[in-house]
Amino acid sequence: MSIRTRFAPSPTGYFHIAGLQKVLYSYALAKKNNGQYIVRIEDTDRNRYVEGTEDVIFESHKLMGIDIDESIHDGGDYGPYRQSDRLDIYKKYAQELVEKDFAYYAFETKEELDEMRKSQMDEGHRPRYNGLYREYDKEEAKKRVEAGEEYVVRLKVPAHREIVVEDMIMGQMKFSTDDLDDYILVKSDGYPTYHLAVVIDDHLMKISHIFRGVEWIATSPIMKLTYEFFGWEMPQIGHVPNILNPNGQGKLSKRNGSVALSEFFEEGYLKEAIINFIILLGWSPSIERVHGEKEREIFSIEEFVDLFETKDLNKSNPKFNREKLLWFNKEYIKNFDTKDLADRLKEWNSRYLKNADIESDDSIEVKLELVKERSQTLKELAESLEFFYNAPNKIEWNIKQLKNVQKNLEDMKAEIKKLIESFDDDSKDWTHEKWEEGMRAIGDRFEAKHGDVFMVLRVAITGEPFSPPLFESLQILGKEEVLKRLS
RNA sequence: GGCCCUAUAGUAUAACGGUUAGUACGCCAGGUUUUCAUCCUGGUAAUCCGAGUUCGAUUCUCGGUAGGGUCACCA
Repeated sequence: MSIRTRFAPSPTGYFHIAGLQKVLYSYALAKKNNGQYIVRIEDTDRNRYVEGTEDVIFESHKLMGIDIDESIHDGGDYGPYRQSDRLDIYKKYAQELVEKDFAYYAFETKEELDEMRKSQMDEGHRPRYNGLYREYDKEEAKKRVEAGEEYVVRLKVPAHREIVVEDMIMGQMKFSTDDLDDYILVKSDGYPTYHLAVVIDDHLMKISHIFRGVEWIATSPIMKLTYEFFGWEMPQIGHVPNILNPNGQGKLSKRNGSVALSEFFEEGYLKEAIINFIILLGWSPSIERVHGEKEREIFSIEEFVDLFETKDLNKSNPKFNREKLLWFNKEYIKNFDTKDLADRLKEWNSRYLKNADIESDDSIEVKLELVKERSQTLKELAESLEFFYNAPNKIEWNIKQLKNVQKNLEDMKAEIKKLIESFDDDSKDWTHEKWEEGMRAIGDRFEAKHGDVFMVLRVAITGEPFSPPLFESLQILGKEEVLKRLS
């Protein structure tokens, strides 16, 4: 039997980075086994539906470089891949459950249920469905339904039964049906709830393995029961731990910085770094480790797919560590082939920054060579390139790095200018030796350290007390521009 | 509160029941470097608590404690 996994998001807004983890695990399991990875749109809640956000899901996959085998856009033999297009299917199967007496029609209104819960809580009990229509006459119920009365369909959960769920990640979990309510399967608006739709869809789409968040654990016995009632084999299921806020308080949320994938892209993170970071938050590959030696932690998505095993997934909830993500990003930027990095930067620039200088720069690679080791994100990369294109507009000279040469500032600048004027017009012919010699001489003349002389030059050129290697930067800028900035 | 899950440095994690409890991020210090960064070296810091099983427990069992999840006509 072939491995088929799926990601089943609701189009309710942005793409949460925690969702990416499920995508990656699902994708890896399928691809490792030459199976299919499917995306199904779960839009049965019309209240939460947000127009246009289906696109976000596919856009995110594209930006992450993850190919989808079957979906509303990619075709496939088991469609439709959007739940709102499958309503008649759910209706048919819901009826089947009612006829087999595994489910029943119920007619209480939301208000009545609220009232019931309230009085139960007032008496100190846990709110629970009272089973009012559980044993209601079937023919009578049918009549009311046919008469057009509003109804819901509820699952008839058997009493006193132990339900055992075998979880790929959590292992064996046991539940009692006595802790379960008669869950609603079909809402009064005719739409199925998640509990009905997932089971039908996963079965019909021949899904073999499911990854979903741990928040679903409590309802996993409902899923098990529903499969049993239909007489279908339940797919393997794995509940993946929630990524928590850095302080460990609750699920990763907006209040603690970016969570939307789009924000990470905008901030200049590379897809490789994001993937690498996310997969390691809860997964640790079975690879050979030598005591005391560095362990491998840089993995491409291909290597991840190759190494992925569900047994290596962790059970506890990790906290989101932004410093480590940043470190991964820095590593990738530093080690990227300069040509590829140039492509990435230009792509990013055209998407977010829209800086015309970067856009039109045909010799950006030489510059990147100088700055790529000192940037953590594409955004920083772009910023550190800025001085190549534009002279600093306002320079702060009164800084601690220049405190030893404050009184001679103007004279030193004039001397440096003279030195450069003596150089070849073509900056390609400038040499380190000439620079060293000339700058040292100036330092001696003013009884300053030659490092201070360089600092004067650096600040004049870049406006900052730090910069990429100076000689190379000056060569790129050219004689004319350098002299201009010293004036 | 009921039910379910989890528990190794600040964080992410490694460790056939036997290791000086490893690695990375972070942090600190030193070295290289004209600056910043890179790079190199060193340091800091952990088995939640209590019983039990065992010659021996981070590892197995039980009980606490703490954290997470869930108790909707939301997914």
